[in-house]
Amino acid sequence: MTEQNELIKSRLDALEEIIKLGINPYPHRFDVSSKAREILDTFRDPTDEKELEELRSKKVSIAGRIMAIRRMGKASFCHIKDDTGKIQIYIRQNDVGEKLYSLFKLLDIGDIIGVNGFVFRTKMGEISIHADSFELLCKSVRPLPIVKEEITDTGEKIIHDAFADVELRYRQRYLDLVVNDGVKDVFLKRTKIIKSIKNTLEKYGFIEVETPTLQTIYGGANARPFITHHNALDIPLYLRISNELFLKRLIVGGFNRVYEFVKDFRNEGIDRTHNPEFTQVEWYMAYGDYYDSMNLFEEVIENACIEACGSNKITYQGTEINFSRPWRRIKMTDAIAEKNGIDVLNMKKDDIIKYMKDKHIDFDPAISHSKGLLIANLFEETCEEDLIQPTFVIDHPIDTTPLCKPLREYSMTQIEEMKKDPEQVIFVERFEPYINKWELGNSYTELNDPILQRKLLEEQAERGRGGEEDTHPFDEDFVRAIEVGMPPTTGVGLGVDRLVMLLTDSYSIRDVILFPLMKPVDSKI
RNA sequence: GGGCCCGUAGCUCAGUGGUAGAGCAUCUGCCUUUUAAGCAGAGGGUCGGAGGUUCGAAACCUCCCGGGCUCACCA
Repeated sequence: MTEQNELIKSRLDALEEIIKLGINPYPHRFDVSSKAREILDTFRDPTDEKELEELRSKKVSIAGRIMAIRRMGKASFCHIKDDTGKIQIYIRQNDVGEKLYSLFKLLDIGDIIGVNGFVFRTKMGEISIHADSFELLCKSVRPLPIVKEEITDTGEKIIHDAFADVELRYRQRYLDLVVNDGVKDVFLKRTKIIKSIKNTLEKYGFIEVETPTLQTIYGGANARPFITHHNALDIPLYLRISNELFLKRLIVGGFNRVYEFVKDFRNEGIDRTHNPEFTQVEWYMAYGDYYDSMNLFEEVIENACIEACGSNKITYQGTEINFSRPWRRIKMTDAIAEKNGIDVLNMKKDDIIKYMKDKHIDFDPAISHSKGLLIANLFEETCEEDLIQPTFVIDHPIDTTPLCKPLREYSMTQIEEMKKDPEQVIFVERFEPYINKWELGNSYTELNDPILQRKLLEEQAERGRGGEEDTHPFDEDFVRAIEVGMPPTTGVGLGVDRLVMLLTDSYSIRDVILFPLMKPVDSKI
């Protein structure tokens, strides 16, 4: 009925013909001896006829998907693509016989074949495989969106009719991967980056662990969770928004250095840097503080960058970014002073509010009770935009997190006094690494004082994020663990997707997630 | 959620009120070193959906569906 069906029908007809020839269009295996890249790299020198002559006797077996066919009567060329690249195949009826050649006539772009033959160079100079025989390994019955490549005289590659509809590319990633060169490279780089992060951590004795995705109480971050239900127990369960509280329990339990790559799930908006499920790596190190974490963070990122890009300098969307260590470290209040020329520490809370109003800086009135949150807000609104090169913004107000230890310069009694005065701001040993204006992670000298921990978590649970519905449940068992005693510890969370975006020069987070969340659709193919 | 933009053949796109188009892909024929192969011919569309305006709508209006960008939200 539709054109699509006619295209499929002609392929189904071909499939029937193939079966009539007594050929199994879906055989079980094929011995692969060579890869396209390897062959092209080996036979790079077009003038070396002697070498080519020698290799004529050497047989290769290669398998891949047909990406282009040029038939010329009783001889044909096609390009096949394997997991390393594309290579041209030359097939003559004289060489493969009439039966196989008639099979070849029934093949389409998208079919997968295995070829036995020898390497040669065509008149036009392209390294190709001269087929002695070939085998159909999979008949494709659904057409591919054809991409045509043209190599200009200057060696420039022009892509014609690129499969560019981003919606279809994300929904049918398998097509995107087959047809669009470069997509696969992004994901290969992604695994390289993850492997590099693991290598750096393993080098320092970190152990990979696994903690629950389904949690009865969520915590460790401020975000709305996805809620699901367990039938047998008849209880609500939450998809984790963070694994922080579990990893700390492991530190309590005696694992001194742990890390975990996890999918976190946050029921928030979707945009260029946010997907509802995203990958984070968190690591925790006993007996260290946030300075140790900064040093390790720099090393992890620089290593990953060199591993993936071959250099510690990259260009992201036209902006050069230099990951060389050490990175700039600046206190949040100094960053504000530098940008705004004001010293928030010597300003009254109301003066800060007035300053922000005068400068037309937006802030939620619900935070006006907290000088610390106002400072954090002022920082975000005025300073983030300048943080292109890797920068650690350190020492955040305590109201921004209940899980981080106050600066070491305070005494415990001092903290009690300061908490009573709304004009005093307690700062905590927290840093956020900024690159290209993005928060790439989060790190603390972890709070291990059980009395203060309980108090801060209770306060937060009460506050309920300024009247919002999604109050954070109080995790009694976590506090119990801290009461058992956690050694001095530092921990780091790193947003893997955003790091991969930077290192692959990807504009959207969807370009670094193989199957990003898409609205369901039923009628679209 | 707000604003702006997009949806026409399998793919990439033209088409601003008067009989739905191009290239590639597909089908038929020719072609034993081609390469965006070539030559000759053919088929293929509820123009995202529904309603409206009009003698007449792919185009104009309304609503809906899907998507993109952006702002807000997401410490």
